[in-house]
Amino acid sequence: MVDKYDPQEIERKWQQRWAEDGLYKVTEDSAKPKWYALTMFPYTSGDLHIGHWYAMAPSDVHARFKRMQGYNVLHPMGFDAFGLPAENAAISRGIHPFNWTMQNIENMRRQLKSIGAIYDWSREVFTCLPEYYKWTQWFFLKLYESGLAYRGKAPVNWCPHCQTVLANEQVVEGFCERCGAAVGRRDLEQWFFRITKYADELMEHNGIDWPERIKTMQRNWVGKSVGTEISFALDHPGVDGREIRVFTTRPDTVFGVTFMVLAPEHPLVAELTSPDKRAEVEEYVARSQRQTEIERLSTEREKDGVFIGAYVVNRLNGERVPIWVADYVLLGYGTGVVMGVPAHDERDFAFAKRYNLPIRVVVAPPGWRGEELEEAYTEPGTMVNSGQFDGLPSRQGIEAISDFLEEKGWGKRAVTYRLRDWLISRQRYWGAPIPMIYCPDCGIVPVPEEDLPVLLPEDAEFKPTGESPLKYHEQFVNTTCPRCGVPAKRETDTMDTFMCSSWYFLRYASPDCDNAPFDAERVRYWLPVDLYTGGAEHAVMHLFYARFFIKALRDMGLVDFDEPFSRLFNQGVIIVERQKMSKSRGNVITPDEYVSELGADAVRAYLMFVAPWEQGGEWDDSGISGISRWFNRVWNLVAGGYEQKITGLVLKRLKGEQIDIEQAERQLSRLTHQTIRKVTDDLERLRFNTMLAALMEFTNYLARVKEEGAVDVSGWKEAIDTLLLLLAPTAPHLAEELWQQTGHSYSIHNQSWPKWAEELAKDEEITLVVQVNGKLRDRIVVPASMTEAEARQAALESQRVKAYLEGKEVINIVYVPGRLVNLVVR
RNA sequence: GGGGAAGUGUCGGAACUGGCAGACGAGCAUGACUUAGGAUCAUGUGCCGAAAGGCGUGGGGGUUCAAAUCCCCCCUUCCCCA
Repeated sequence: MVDKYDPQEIERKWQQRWAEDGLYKVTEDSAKPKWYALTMFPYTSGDLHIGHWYAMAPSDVHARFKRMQGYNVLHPMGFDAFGLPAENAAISRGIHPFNWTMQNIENMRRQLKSIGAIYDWSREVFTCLPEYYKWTQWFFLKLYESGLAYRGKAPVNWCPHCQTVLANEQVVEGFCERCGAAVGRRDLEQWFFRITKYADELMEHNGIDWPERIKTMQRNWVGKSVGTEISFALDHPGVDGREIRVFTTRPDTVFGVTFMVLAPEHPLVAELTSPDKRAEVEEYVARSQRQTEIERLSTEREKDGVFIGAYVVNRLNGERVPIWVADYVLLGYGTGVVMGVPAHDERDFAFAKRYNLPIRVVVAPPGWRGEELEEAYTEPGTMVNSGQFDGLPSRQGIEAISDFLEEKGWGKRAVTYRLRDWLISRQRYWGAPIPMIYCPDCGIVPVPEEDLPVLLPEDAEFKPTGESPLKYHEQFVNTTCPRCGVPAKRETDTMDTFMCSSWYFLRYASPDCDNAPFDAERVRYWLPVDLYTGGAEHAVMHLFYARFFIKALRDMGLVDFDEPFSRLFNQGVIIVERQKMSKSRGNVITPDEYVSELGADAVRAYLMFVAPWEQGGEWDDSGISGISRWFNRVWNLVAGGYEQKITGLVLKRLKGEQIDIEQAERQLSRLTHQTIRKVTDDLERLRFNTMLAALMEFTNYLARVKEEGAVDVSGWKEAIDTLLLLLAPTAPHLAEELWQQTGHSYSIHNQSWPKWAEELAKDEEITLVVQVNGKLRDRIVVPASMTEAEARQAALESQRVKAYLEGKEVINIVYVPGRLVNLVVR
């Protein structure tokens, strides 16, 4: 008897061999079509859990499949290595972010290697190394030169106790995570990327195969609305402006305006508030600054606000309209002012009800007789109470009023976006320093390219408050102006880590390039990414920023494609005990123990088997043994050998049954080819679970054949070779071992993917289903070549069916070729 | 509140373009072998029924010769957005 299947042994052996031979080393090869398969690189959190495997194992299987199909496959791996947790570790445990990160990478790389993937480790990329962030900084300079980077004011979360800026995730229900103080807002000068310049193009996903869901989310993120900007007359002592401009998509409702709402941050609030309202308004504004945007916009919460004691005039009807301040209006959207039309907007309706403001119907619902509305009517209707526009359908009213406003110079058609420019400044240490210098004479001066990288100082001092050490690092901050040479100060903000991940996929093409971020030639060979896979949580931010980045680079002439990722696929989430895995819940499953016990091959296969990849599923210990058993069966099937030498057409007696050898061989060959077809098709479509089911069925069939000893050794060999080749992407170690044991030469992973012959895969016999009035009554095995007339005949002659036809008249016969006959009787 | 996805045995799931519901696996049950193992093999396993047969894909209605699949209404869960 041969040895037992010992995954630990063979996985160690082959991983070592593959590494020694550089089996998965990738070079550009113009003789082969290229395939760039990319899995989102992990953040250096410290441990690889089963969720990471769920992202990486199936994508590796697909990449291996493409490789066997003859593609030159690039399937790289690296680490997203900048970010806040490293800094928190520095503060709480006194370990430097660099060391913390590198230790985590060591551990994660070891775990990643146990997957047995085809990663070419010589192309590994870490975003936190100077060789990498030098180019992140270089891109910043290019964006600055192109006018896509600029400085502007933006609010940050500010903890008054720690005297520091907090990231959104450090603010827990309005309070500082560290000290518990109430978090306020504070305006800071910060750096932005002008992503809004590409708003329209980013809404389009031309020529790329992405899930509809993600495309919709990105379009909503851009949030384009087409409407009209309307001017309301302002006459206020001490205020220079003579108007307040409001953006609306519903100019047809302008006669229904009964109040005006300013965002609490709006500069006019302070100027317009009357003395008797000042205290109340100031308190309200202060309170609203402690709320997050999500809270402010929640429809659950009651809308509240304060009248500021000032008015504007609605030019269309000359009415005086009171101005309120309310936090359901955001400064960043539109003009930061909303015209309150309670009759035709739900939020305005709720607001008006609460403060007893008039609700005037100007778009009549069908059949409206002047009664009061129970709720806001937001649908189109007929215009009323709108002066000269009365009687118009409101859709036409939108155009008519817009025309009228433009004619009078009281407004103009406009487009606004929900999308705001990308704020990339972070008041943090552990990120790529923004390469800018502030000179007292020259102003803002970019660091010259040849001075890059601007290195993060190693001897940083981490304060318990979380304040950035860069601000107090004299050697870092103090420099000279590259233009005029006088003493100057460096920018101390670092870049958002999404900046690092916006171009890492370019770096993999030529990670060793040291005179440019990438080698243009090699990028032209590999990019764009053919298949990008990762979690749907990156549907907007990362994927959106990366697309912006590529479009900006394209316009600079640095790349020659429009979209970075040709096909996108989002895998689902692995849950444990019906909950998402998380450190705080303490339900994180680490693959290591399963790998050492059952083998990486089994873990890979099990993750793919539980559910369709896009769906995700529950990690359940008991299920994985099914995969282990299957691998054991494969092992016993193959490693046990097969010796039958059968020639010619003979009948073999086994268990008293006669087996027609020729037929058995034909059937085996048919199933072999059908399995190739099924597995290939499933892999193309990333349907790993059904692929495995097909392979299991094939295995079970082979076990029966072996027991019966019903085929010749040559037929058997073809079937076994095929099984191993089809199994190679999923269980690379097991397949390699058995490939060697069956006398083939190393390596199975350099073999071609098997091809099926349609002729051999064709069924000889089919099961014809016979229905009477749509109910299943009989199944008859018939030759696949049967004609319609023969099938009808066979159906009518079936003994079981005849009983149901007794005394009935057949009025119709439906025939579905190769499937069924339905007899319709009365 | 808006948008999206989903709901199928005890469990994970399968079912091409409307055509045999429950593939494959887990679990469970019975048996075999035994160098006792979380091993391997065999058989069974949607529900009701002794059987014939009937019922059955969240609930209700519809279209169709035929619906898990298409349409309408409702319920539930999850995700995203506001």
